[in-house]
Amino acid sequence: MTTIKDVARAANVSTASVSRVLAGHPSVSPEMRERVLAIAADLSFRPNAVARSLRTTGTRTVGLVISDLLNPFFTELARAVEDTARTAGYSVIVGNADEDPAQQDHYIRILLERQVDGLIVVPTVETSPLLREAAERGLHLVLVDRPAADVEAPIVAADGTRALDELVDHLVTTGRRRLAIVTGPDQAGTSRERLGAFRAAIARHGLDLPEERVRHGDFRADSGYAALAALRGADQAPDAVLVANGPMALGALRFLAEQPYSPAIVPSELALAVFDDLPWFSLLRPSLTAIEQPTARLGDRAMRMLLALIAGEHVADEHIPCRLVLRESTNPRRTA
Amino acid sequence: MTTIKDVARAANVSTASVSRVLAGHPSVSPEMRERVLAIAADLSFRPNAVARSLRTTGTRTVGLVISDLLNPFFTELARAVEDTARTAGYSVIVGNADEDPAQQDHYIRILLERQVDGLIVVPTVETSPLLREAAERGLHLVLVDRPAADVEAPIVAADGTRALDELVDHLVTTGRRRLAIVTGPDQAGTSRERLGAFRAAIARHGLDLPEERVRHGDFRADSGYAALAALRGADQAPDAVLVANGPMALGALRFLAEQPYSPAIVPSELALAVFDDLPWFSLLRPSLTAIEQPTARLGDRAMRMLLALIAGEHVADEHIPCRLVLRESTNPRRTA
DNA sequence: CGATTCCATGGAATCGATTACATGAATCAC
DNA sequence: GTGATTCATGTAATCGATTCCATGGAATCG
Repeated sequence: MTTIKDVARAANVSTASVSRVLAGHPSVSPEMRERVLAIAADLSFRPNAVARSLRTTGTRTVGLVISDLLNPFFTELARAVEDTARTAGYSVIVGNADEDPAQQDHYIRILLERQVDGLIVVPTVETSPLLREAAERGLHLVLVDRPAADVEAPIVAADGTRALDELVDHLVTTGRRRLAIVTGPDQAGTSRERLGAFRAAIARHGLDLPEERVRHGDFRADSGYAALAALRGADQAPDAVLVANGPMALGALRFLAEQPYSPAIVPSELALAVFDDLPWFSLLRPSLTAIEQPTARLGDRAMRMLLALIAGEHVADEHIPCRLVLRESTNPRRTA
Repeated sequence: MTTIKDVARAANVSTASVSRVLAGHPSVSPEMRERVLAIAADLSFRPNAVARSLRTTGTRTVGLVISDLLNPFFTELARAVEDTARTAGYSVIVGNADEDPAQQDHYIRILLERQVDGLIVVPTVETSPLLREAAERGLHLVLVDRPAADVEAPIVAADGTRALDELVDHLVTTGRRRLAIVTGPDQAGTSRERLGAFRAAIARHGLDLPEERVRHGDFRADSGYAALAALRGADQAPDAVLVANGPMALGALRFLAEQPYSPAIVPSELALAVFDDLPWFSLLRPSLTAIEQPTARLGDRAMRMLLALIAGEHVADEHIPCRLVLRESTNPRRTA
């Protein structure tokens, strides 16, 4: 590796001058600039970012800790974060916590040691101690999608209340009465919020949401399968189900696909809707009603918020509304 | 931030001793170890990885440059790389090149400056100059999925030849005669290989693959849509199509879904198969025949290969076979 | 024209860790 | 008991950049 010293020696100038030329400092003579640049190019010199970071404290790197890299929602989020980061001259180190607080802690530790300039975290269900500590120690931190208990940090999240209201309105006015939900773990912030909004919307129609029609999964596909099996097997099977995320919806659909005469179940016996829209939902028969989240915007806003924090500005929480996309899976039943 | 100096001062010892204790060096007295550890914990000291890396040259970080983060295939790959990396004590910086050689270059530059210990790259269609240069300069480099022109580096890729043979056999023996392919850009290594294998398999049955039944997309959804539209609109429309990756398949399916009486087209008029299997393919009606790639294994092997390179070992290319998964979309037509 | 300001440049300190080398004490062998 | 060896610890150099300060020459001013 050629260093700034090599360039300095070859150009017969001091390292200070080379550094100034490369940094675009105003007070360098044209000949100096030219000579140094020529030689740097000649030796194909690449500045060592590690050394630079040590001196300047600032790595132009942010960390992104995500709870499940295989969920397309988070992938899209990551992509948006990454895009905005690049535009601003930052790199992103991605950690996949896999819904495990211990792994989340592992990444937060690593990222702190790497001196990242800030952190964007989609917290796992249980808050990890290190996350709390990091927040208290003044690390620039932005939460996305889910709040974390006892962590003081701005958050960017989707707001599904309105879309949920619309969905419930639609279901009830088209004759559905026994609404059910497959949601995430009880402790998860998103679960609680979505469940609360869903329940409130139902109550507004004078209906209720009994416990046996609330199923808690773990946000993974298999738990969606199990939850739908349980709901369908119950005495008073629901006539409409909302599944709280994409992977669990995949599981639920698998269960339905295995049933005999499955095409008939949805939407006639059962209306189906999913919180989160995926590109292939419209290709299914019946196509799937979904609540579309502003995923890319979430990522973009989170990164911008982090940049603002790094710049020392003050930021406020942000909630971006979701949009209901009605498709065939919530069509009125044939037999009214 | 508390540094090793702070710990040393508080413990009344030298920084060298602190470093030795923390590194688990054998020759430190038990009291010393105990005292230093206690004080380090007390001040909640975290080593500065940037400083360490500067001294030791070695960042325990590898770069992963991927051509399209939104393609689930690459996401799964990334996840596998990341998993294996973490187990080995490495972090991964991910860059999304978005099929753009300029962006790929951007990331390679950044990653080199960050002094990554090695690089895993899914090359974009055109080779970028920096990639070639990096390889020549002795950077530890592993390619995945696609070869890159003029770049000397070991590669881990899926081998679809056998699965393609089986697919073509199946298509021809069930009466299909006018086979077609929607593949990637002409320059892309994967495209060429898959196209070659497909063509060879067809030739073995005494059939041919004329140019008008070879459509080149850009690996994105929209190009799949356009390609299928073109194929269907041709004079001699094909009776079987292979789409070379997931996103283009999504586009193709969108086109088909828009056609009147679309359920009838596949598989009776047209057999459809996709290179790459996605979880939702089995939920479609008709369900989609696919060639399943050993995605997670590819990522795992690539990372292990990189670790071997870093350790100074010698490595050889690796080709892992794919598996054909027959589903309804390639069923024999009703009317023989 | 002498004093002052400005500017280009170089010398050397610095960031926070690791580590080669030095040192002095303790242990060991004969 | 004396020289050799081992061991715990400290001193200081080092990694590669940035940046404060000093310096000398040129430009500017009254």
